Amino acid sequence: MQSLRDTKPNFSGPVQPPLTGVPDAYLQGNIRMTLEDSQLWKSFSEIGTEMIITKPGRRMFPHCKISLSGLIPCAKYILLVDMVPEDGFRYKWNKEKWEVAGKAEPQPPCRTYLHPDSPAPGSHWMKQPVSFLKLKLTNNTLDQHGHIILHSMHCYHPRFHIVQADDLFSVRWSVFQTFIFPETSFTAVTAYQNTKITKLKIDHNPFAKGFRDEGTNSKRRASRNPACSEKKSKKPNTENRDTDKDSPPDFRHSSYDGFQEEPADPSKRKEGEVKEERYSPWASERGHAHGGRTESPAEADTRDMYNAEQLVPAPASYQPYRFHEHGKSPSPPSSVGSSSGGSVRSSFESRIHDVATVPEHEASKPPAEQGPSPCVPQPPPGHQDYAGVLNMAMAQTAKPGGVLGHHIYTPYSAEQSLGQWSGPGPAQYPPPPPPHHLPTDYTTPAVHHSYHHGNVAEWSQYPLFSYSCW
DNA sequence: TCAACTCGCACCTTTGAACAGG
DNA sequence: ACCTGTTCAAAGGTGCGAGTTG
Repeated sequence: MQSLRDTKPNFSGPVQPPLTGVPDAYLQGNIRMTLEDSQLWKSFSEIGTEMIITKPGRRMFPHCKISLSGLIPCAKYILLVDMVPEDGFRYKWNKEKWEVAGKAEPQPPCRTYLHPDSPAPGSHWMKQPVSFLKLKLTNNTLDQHGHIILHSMHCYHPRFHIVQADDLFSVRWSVFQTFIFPETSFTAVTAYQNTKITKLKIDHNPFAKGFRDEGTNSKRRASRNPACSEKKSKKPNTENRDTDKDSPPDFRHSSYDGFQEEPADPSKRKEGEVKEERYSPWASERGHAHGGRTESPAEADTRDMYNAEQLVPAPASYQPYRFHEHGKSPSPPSSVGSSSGGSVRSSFESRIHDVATVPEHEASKPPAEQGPSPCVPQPPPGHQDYAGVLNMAMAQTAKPGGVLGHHIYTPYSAEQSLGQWSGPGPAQYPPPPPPHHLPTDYTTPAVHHSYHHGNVAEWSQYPLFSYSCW
């Protein structure tokens, strides 16, 4: 495994040759990110995690909570999260499983959620688990609250970025590292499709306590079981509802703990699976776009969709990561309970001790998870990589003046203290169609192009910020 | 016709202000 | 005056189920 670290100038100006290998000792620090409540996440992932998205915004559950180590105590860091499309498909729930229902819809305005504590010294981030409890997902492309906008029936996975920077302005030129936890992939939905997921949510989410079987809400329950199961023909799996016991005892009540920010419990955390990435979008681009893609036509389409706007040179080095990504995908819902889930888990755990490296195991991961799954559609390898994502981002940056989302600065500099990088400003996320201020946004970054940072180990255009704008 | 989506509801937890006591 | 603990109401998060939309 290698440490994937990247310094990226969030600049999408003219492509420049990547500075290969210039390892930066400073950057070589072993930053480690651990997903809290990984067992809970896994239990959802094995079934096929679904996250409700609503117009006003809905929190995630399980929510993203991570632990960090290896940071420089006195150095300031900014922690961000964004959602990356898992693939280029739209799904539909049919007969107890997810099926591809066509190509993905055009990406909604991409936003990055900035942890409210950012920027904060490494000591702050390391002293206790960092929760993204307040992060909300929405399907409202006109959202003015800075929530992360997703498409329903599409599969995504959160991506965590740790950036060493004193403030948002320096982020662009800062070193950042990205971590991905395969078990956090999910399908965005406006209503739960898989009753097993519903049950898991109810069992673990304290806010849904009233829906628990053992709950006191007999009234609601009484009316719900009979009618519900019949009416919703698409949710025949009502058995789970009553068999409260299907959830593993381990996490039966762990959710609440999660809310409490309980002390890190090793048993609940997962480190190894963490994939640290060094984004070299160029590489990815290239590797992807030109790399052997043997995927289905549909897949190709997807990629084209993302690649269409920009093709950039890149070191081939990145490619492997993408494959890793692929392998890492959570087990498909369809494979619930299948052995694949277990294998995935074990493989990650084997790497628990080396977070700073790229999970090679991913590559070796059995492609078995392919069943139609929201998060892991049949497609196989190479398919799950982030090429699409990166491409998309790149594409954005490629736009005239291209670059990153700069409005992020607005909120920041303004009254808002980085709370939601993505978006608060009404003006920042204007209706998708006619992005009036886009020009402004794009030009801003262009100003700082080129050399951002001296200790760049690799020149990367990873468009982290481009995600915050569209 | 039907899948996807929206909305209002009841139930629940969380949060923070107000207050009392040491 | 300050700190701590308790109480309570408001705010907000849930999934459900009926209705709406395309």
